[in-house]
Amino acid sequence: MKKILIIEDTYEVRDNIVEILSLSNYEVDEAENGIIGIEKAQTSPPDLILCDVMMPDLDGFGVLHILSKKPVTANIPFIFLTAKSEKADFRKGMNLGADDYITKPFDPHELLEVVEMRLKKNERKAAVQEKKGSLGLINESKGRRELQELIANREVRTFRKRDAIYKENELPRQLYYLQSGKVKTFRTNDFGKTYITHIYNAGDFLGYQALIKNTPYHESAVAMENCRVALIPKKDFLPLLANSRHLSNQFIKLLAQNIEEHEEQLLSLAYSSIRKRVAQALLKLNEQSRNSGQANISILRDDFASMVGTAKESVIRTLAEFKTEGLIEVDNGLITVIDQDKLYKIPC
Amino acid sequence: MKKILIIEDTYEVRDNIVEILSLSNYEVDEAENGIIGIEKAQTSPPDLILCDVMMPDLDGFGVLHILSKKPVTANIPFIFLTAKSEKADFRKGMNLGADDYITKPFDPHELLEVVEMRLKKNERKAAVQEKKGSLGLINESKGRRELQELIANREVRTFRKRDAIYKENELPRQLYYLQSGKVKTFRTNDFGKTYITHIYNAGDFLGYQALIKNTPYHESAVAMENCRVALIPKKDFLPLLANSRHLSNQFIKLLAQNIEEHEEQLLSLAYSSIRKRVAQALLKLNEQSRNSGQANISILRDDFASMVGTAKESVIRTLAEFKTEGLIEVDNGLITVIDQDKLYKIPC
DNA sequence: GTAACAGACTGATAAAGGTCAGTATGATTT
DNA sequence: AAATCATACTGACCTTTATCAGTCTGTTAC
Repeated sequence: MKKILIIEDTYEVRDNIVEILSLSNYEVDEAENGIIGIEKAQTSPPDLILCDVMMPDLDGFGVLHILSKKPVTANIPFIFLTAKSEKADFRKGMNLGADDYITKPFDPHELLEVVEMRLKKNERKAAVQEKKGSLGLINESKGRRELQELIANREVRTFRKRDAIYKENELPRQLYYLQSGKVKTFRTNDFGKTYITHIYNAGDFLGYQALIKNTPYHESAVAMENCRVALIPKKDFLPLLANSRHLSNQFIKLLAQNIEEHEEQLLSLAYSSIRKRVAQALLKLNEQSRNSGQANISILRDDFASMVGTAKESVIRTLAEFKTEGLIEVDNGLITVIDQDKLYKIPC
Repeated sequence: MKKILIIEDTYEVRDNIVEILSLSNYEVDEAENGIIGIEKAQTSPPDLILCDVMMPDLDGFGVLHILSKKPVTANIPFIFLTAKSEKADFRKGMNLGADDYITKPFDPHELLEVVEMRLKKNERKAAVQEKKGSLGLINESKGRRELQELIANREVRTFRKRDAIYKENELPRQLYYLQSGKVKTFRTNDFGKTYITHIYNAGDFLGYQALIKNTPYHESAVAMENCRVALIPKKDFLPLLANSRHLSNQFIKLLAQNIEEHEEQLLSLAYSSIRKRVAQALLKLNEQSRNSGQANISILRDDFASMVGTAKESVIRTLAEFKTEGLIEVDNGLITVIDQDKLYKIPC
């Protein structure tokens, strides 16, 4: 039974669609806004998503943009619902990678046809990729399905701000899938200084590195805000990783991406001024905030310093500079990026 | 037909063994010292290695130590030949991971029996691992065989010191396997400063990262000395990687190891003094030199600085300090580490 | 309602290390 | 054989940034 997620803020429309799809024997999940939609998609990924374009706070484009960045949700067929058949909207959506477009009002028949077609097409796509078997293009649909099965029906644990999820030197017992919230992983040197190696957001996996190498953690993971985390036991994950080409390809890509990012950081840490590094960190944090539907950046100055690899005071001073230069605004500790472009262009 | 590599410096013994094994229908390869033995093992990996313990320059323990560090040669059954049945030698060899021990003189029968037994045992091991299928313990023998097949009979190209193997922004066309020599990969920032992300030695693969992600190189690779490099075309590597669990597991481990190292570097780059970073780099370089059978470190000060992420002058000054403190010796640019322990313990 | 605390921020100071300019020496080219 | 170049190394100077000490403000605990 295929599961379909509907993201739509007006109750009537949503209810109407639910009825149509339920009658046709689909399992239906609903969300009344973009943020909840993303959360539901990441917590229990559907086979297809129907999403309204115009919504308050986070619109449909934002939802698509965010979901297409996480491996678990990246390849779910995505169909936009739109009130008027605006050509510009249509293009924008399709360019973002939407699979189809339905204009309201629609008749039930039309809706069902489009949904069925997209589901079928996605299956065909998986079958074709199955044959091809070249990495990179390989079988993302099938890999995605395996990822989805991996995270389905797991024990979910909640962590509160500042709770440790795992600690350095512990042995890994499970893979973690972050359903909501924010987690930092960091290393500590002999003198107690800390460097944040990663900030994870909803939809990310964490702890796979030690699990794969079967060694103790070399880093600690701590919740930066309240989190919901699905636990995937080692004994479920490792055999699947070893036996599934699709899953291992997904993780190979994840690892390669990590290396890429770390090498970039190394270069920057070696030769960029603090000004530059703070600017880069701001851009990264801003991106991550927007990807969680937040307009401004909320981070402890201590954590910021550990990301940049410097002293807290230096970060604060640099932020003050940026503020007077009009690149950012700071309100009660919350940072809002004003001039992305200038931040990006900071030299040295 | 199984291939056996004999590493033994006295001609008579070597010739004797070659004859015995050839008559029993083994393909035999021979090396008259440790260095050549390593090179041959890495260039065309055998199914089993017979290695003398006492040899000039690089003894049998050294050979085993080095070969067990590279994925291609790590799981080849390794048998020591020793003149006297010294108990201490026996223990040392077995602790290093040798599979068996033969004391000279031996009779042909004994030799053949041991060789056959080890070959059989290794096949059984592969079969057992095949069933188990858990990552980490999985099927290293089979993965190794696939690695060996991957590098067998490839076009080999030679690069001279300072030749570029690939450059930033080029599209990857093949995987490189370094048969001999030393290669650095580095990134360059907008202001022309360079950070060395990796130094590769004989037995290492390079360029897999961009290949896996199917993106242009983000780094350049340049020969640090004359090199022999086997080329594995993309079209051979990628499908195999996508389809072989064993191979992809090998590369997953390689990638995870890389991340581990880079995160360590990030922490150090962020908070360690140049003194500390230079000391760490020295230890790393020393390790790599010893793994190639060289007693001292040969590296351009510019390259050293790019490894440490600092100015050349600062590196030189720090080296001068270490010299006066008796931690290293410098002779005509060549660095010899004297006091590993003190270097390791340098604070901050 | 007050005490204790955590977090953001500021000022003064010192040290680390980058930059520039230059010397010495051995290798390579002409 | 002279000229050019590459590389290792030194000295003087100045910028960046770490450190320490302290203020201010909002939050939490009792």
